[in-house]
Formats: sequence, structure tokens, C-alpha cells
Amino acid sequence: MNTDLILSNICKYISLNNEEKNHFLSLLEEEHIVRNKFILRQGELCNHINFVNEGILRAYYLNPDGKEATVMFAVKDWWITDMYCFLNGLPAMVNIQVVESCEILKLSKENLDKLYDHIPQFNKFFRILMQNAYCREQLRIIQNLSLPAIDRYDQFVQKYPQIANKITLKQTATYLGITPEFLSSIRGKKD
Amino acid sequence: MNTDLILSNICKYISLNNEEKNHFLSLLEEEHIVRNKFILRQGELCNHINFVNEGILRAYYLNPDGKEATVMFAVKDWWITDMYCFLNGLPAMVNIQVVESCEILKLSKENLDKLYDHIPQFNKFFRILMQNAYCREQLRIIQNLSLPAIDRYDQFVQKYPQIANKITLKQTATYLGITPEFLSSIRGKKD
DNA sequence: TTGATTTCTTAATATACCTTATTTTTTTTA
DNA sequence: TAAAAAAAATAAGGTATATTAAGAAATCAA
Repeated sequence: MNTDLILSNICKYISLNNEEKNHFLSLLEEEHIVRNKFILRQGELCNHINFVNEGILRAYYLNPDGKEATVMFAVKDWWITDMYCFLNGLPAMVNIQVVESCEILKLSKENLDKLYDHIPQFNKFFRILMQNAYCREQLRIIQNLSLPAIDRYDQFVQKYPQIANKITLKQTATYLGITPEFLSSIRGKKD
Repeated sequence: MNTDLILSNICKYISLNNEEKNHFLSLLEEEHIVRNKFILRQGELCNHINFVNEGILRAYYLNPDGKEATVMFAVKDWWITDMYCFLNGLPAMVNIQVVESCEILKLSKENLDKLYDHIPQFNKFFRILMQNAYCREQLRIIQNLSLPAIDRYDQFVQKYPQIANKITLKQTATYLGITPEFLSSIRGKKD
């Protein structure tokens, strides 16, 4: 199991001794999933939070009339899950799909709760993780409310070039909240 | 200082002994502010996180052409700040305005950091606070991306009736990301 | 390599939402 | 209580974005 990345991700914010590192690593499961498979589907119980060692994933909500809304992407060194349903043991509201074949490290809710008991420092780690996630989402809301589509597109490409280059037009459009046709026309006008 | 509400807010998630409670309370400053005043303005350093004992506040971003985007409201028993700027010691991106005269308890960044050192349990408390905030924002994004204005309005009224009843048309509209005129016409059609 | 499928582009028409302006209603102030 | 100010309603015309549909380009399967 490739553990360097996740350990350095965690040790950015907290310090662990070797025993703690090993205990933490013992709670993880590695999984490899190929493109277009799903690691979570709407309605299934969401039991894991996932760290991305390699590849790209996308979380999206599919509404009753078949329209998609992309909630987030995750690349190497990011965490992804349906947070609300993970925390509350509820059926997932979103699908998480593999955009580019990936290796993930999965941590179950059960093991996470054990981890908090065993190494309380992880409360600090996840506090910071949640702070960052919250601030990102808040900024996205401000932009969704105050910028037209073309500016949101520019911001997205500028902020996440490594994602923007690897996803389809349609995936980009559903992240921005516009149709693929309209995004195509925006791109066309930019030459 | 009225401390019942904030203590019960915290003790929903962690248990404190009397000494810890007193230490925590000693770090707070009480403030009363009347309607239409600001507790934070764009560009000022954002040094405090604020707990609402009474009243209503609104955080909004004012963009360069004078358009407002309401980021959040806070009522009794909620916390409010410009989280990103508070955490990073940066000039605020948003204004926080008093919608209904309020009593708040302010905790400075400096004191919060002391608190984490002194009572590490507060990492758990703020972890949970940030989790809830993140999940709320994520749900809001899904709704902004997938619902037309009229449905977002219905959801808002249904989810936050205590807020929706007390704020102006314009404040509601800038939360939903539409113009007051358009919200007015939505309301008109609902009779 | 070829056909089959998916993705992207283009364009015409349609609609949700915006802008501006005016009037009416409500709230604030004196 | 009246006057002034602010907020809300209404309406006409405009724009950003959606919808539908068709063809072009890219990707995939065999």
C-alpha cells in the first residue's frame, strides 16, 4: 500500500509518532477502480471517506429529471465522500464516479470514530480539513451568485488547471451550472 | 453576560467541567449592536468569530459593480464570521451587517488558538461545527445548480422560516442570487 | 481499419431572469 | 401626525442561458 502521500497530507497539520502512524494506516483499505466505475451511488449507504492516491473522481447529484450537478472533483492528495451522508449514516445523495482510473485509500466511519478515540489529534486534522472545505464551498457560492458563466469558467480553469484539462465538456458544464452547449459557445468565442 | 445559550451550544458536542467552562467564558467579549450597523466591513481584518445570543445578522459580499451576494444569515444560537479571512488573518471579503439588533459573544483568533492549546476538546467542537457548515454549503450549491429560482425560494422559506419572515425582499433575493424585482414577481404569482 | 458510439459544435428558437422606470406601500423621522 | 425616505410591486423591453435538433469530430470496440 502506497502510504507516503496520505501521511504527508496528515502531517501537514498534526504530528504523529510511528506507532500512531501505523495504527492509522491499519485502518485503511486500498482500492483500485477503473474509469467510469462508481465508488458510490445515490441511495447506497455512504460508509467511507476516501483519500485519492492517484486518478480523478467526480461527485455529482442526478436530479429527478436527469439533470446532473457536479458537487466536486477530487485529484491526487484530496479527500472525497458524500460528507453529510457519511457523517449521519444516511443513503448517499450523490454519485461518485471515477473520471480517471484511480487508487484510493478508504477509511470507514466506524474506523474513523475509533481513530478519534485512539488519537484525539485527528479531531484537529479533520477540523482543518473541514475548515478548508467549508471555505472553498463558501467562495464557490459567492462566485455562483455574483459572476456570469464565462467568468466562473475562467476562475475554474485558473484555480484547477489540473482538473480542467482532464475532464469532459459536459462534466465542466455541470460543475458550473450551465449546459454543455452553452459552455461550448463560450469556449468558441474565446479564440 | 448571558452564557447559557453558548454553553449549551457547545455541550451538545463536548463535555466540559466547571473550570473549563469558566476558562472558555473568560475568553469571550459581549457586544450589543443595533440594526443596520456592521460588525465587519470588507477590507478590515477579521479577528473574531461571533456567537449570536439574540438578533439576526447577515454576511454579504459587495462586488465591484455594487451587486450584493448574501453569503449567510445567522440567528440566535448560530456562529458567524468570514471564516476564510478569520482563519488566515486576512482582510475580510464580506460585510457582516446587523439585520435585527443583536447581542453577540465574540471570540478572537488569538483566544481561540489559546483555547485549542488549553482544552484540546475544542478541536472536536469546531470540527463538528465546520462539518455542519460544510454540509450546509454543499447542499446549497447542489440546489443553486439544479433548481430554478422559484424552487430555491420555496426551499429557503421552508428550511429557515424564522429567517425568511424577518428579512427584507432584497436580502432574500441576494441570498437566492436573483434580483428583488424578480423575487417580487415570483411571490406575486404564488397567491 | 472500420463502423459504432460518444462527445463536441453550431444554430434557431424559447425562456428565465435582468434592467430600467414608475407607482404604490411601508417604515422612519421629526 | 405628516413628511420624508425606504422598500416593494408592477410592467416593458433586453440579455444570458436553455432547449432542441442536426452535423462534425473524437473515441471506442472489434
